[in-house]
Amino acid sequence: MRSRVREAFHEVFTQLRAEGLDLPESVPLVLEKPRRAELGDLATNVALAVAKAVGRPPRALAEALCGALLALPDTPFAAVEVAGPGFLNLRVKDRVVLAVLGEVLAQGERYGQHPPVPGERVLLEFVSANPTGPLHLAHARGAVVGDVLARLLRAAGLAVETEYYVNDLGAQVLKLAASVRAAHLGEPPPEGGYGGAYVAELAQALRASAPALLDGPDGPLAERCVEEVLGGIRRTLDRLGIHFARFFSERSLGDGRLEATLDALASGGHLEARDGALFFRGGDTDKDRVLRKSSGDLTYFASDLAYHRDKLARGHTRLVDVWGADHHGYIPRMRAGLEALGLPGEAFEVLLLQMVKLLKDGKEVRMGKRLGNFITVDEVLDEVDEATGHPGAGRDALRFLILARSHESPVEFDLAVASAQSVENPVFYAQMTHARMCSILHRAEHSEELLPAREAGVLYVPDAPDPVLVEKLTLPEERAILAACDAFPELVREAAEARAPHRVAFWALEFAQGFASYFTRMQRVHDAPILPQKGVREADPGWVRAWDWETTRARLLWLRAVRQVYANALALLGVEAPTRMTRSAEP
RNA sequence: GCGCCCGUGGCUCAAUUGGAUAGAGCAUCGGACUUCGGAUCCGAGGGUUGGGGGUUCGAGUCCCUCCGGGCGCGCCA
Repeated sequence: MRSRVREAFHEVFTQLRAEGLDLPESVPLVLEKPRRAELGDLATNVALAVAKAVGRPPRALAEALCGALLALPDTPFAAVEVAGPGFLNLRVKDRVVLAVLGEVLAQGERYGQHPPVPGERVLLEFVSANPTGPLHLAHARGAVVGDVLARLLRAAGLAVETEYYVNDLGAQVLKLAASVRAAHLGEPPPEGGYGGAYVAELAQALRASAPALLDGPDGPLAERCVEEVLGGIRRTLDRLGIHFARFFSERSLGDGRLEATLDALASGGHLEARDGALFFRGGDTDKDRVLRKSSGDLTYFASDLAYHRDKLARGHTRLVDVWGADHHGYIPRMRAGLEALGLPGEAFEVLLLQMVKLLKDGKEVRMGKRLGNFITVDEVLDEVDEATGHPGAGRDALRFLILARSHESPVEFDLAVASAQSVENPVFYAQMTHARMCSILHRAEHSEELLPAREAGVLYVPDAPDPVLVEKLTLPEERAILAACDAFPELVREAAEARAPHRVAFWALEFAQGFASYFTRMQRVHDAPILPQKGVREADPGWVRAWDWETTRARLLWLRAVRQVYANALALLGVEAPTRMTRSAEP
């Protein structure tokens, strides 16, 4: 529908240009849903947006557009009205709205995906948690937001690669090795070391598999520890449904790329030796930062800069990083560094994530590095899986509840809500909606009581829309839900551009709610259930002949399309779209 | 002290990047239903978008200022 409407506008734009109207080259045509359904199917503010450039009052411009749109030889509009200061309310012809059905069914799982955008190559880096311990809840947010952003950008047609940057170098990693060694010897962890249960487990595992490492030098032990911890992290990510294209080793930059980065900065005059250390000159944008400590070790900033330089050298045109909000001060530093290297600093962008709080039994579980009581992602997943009795429930709950918030807003993860098998739980509600859709289609195709109708050949789900059936879809609710389906591809593109994965979750919830509402109205208000129900069948022995099967087939077709779009949205969120909900044991 | 982010009905959050009368969900109140998947559906009340000033046809959104909160400002990562 929207593509047809856009076409019509562009025809009118060229027409008006030919008549001498000074319209800009590209006109921003924003199509939105009108506040109230009675106003029409779509609304736009183009007249207001371009009035200044054209040099005509918005209202007059809107009138001109209105007339021209309706006068088009094959106009898709049934009505166009000017409202307020110059808004256009558009009512689209039935057949154009209903064409959405055909588009959805023809494209199936690809509905909502955009054609490739040439030129852009995105490198999305996220999680990148130090391989010194298991992932905890704060990491999960970055993991989920990053993963869905990757799916979104791909759906929007961008080439995306995902990377996890592994800090397998430096003091932290050596501390891990020292901590494991201490645990092996039954000693307390060293100053600033790690003391979680996983350290003891790691020590024990190594005792069995590679005892020589525990008594050997730090280097090989550290390497092995990182390998083991990273293995655990990858298993956790796997449980979350997240798979990286690459785990990029910080240490691998030691093959010359690190030194080359420093040389490039030096030859550009951006370095300064002072107090036995090597500083990067921040210039106007940032204060001076240390690259090489007086101890001779390189800082994290040095290798991170080399890493980001490498990303660009590999041909990526856009670098998107997902960071915790506490790292925001780091952004100007990185950008200044890239620019000093002669690289485009504006290619680098960062999504900052706010905190995640964990609620257990209604109380906040305080977590902190100093407290050493981080709840791991695995523990959260286990708890929800166990409480619900469904493996995978934890993954879906964690993903959905994280995505049901803007990333720049703090989120609370309530174990009770996440585990609830009721509509109080947004995840459950979202998934049950899909199961309901499936259930009706399943009843139509398999239920015992409708067998006579199927045998008579009147009850089946058509494969493709045909004009006779489509005419049967006359309820405003059916039209409104199709309009929501029609908006989905644009939602994908806008959410991708805004780097706002949460919009997909909001869209899904609103869609689910609209479906529940309209669905109930179809039976209660319109007295128009899709399938003949018990009362009808019992009251009239000839119900198979009396029932309006064309309308039923039309609605089943409609439902198939609606379910397809909804399933595509859930797929984008990485949440399962179950065909049925297994009842829990409660009475 | 300097810098960044945030402040939206009682609560939790949106708001298509400057567009119409700021929207949902909980909660409260009223009504309907109790058969296609689970307390569902319809409606009502509730707001000076922290305060003030400015920019323009138009501001929750941009600028200034004050108040309140979070974070950062290390030869840590």
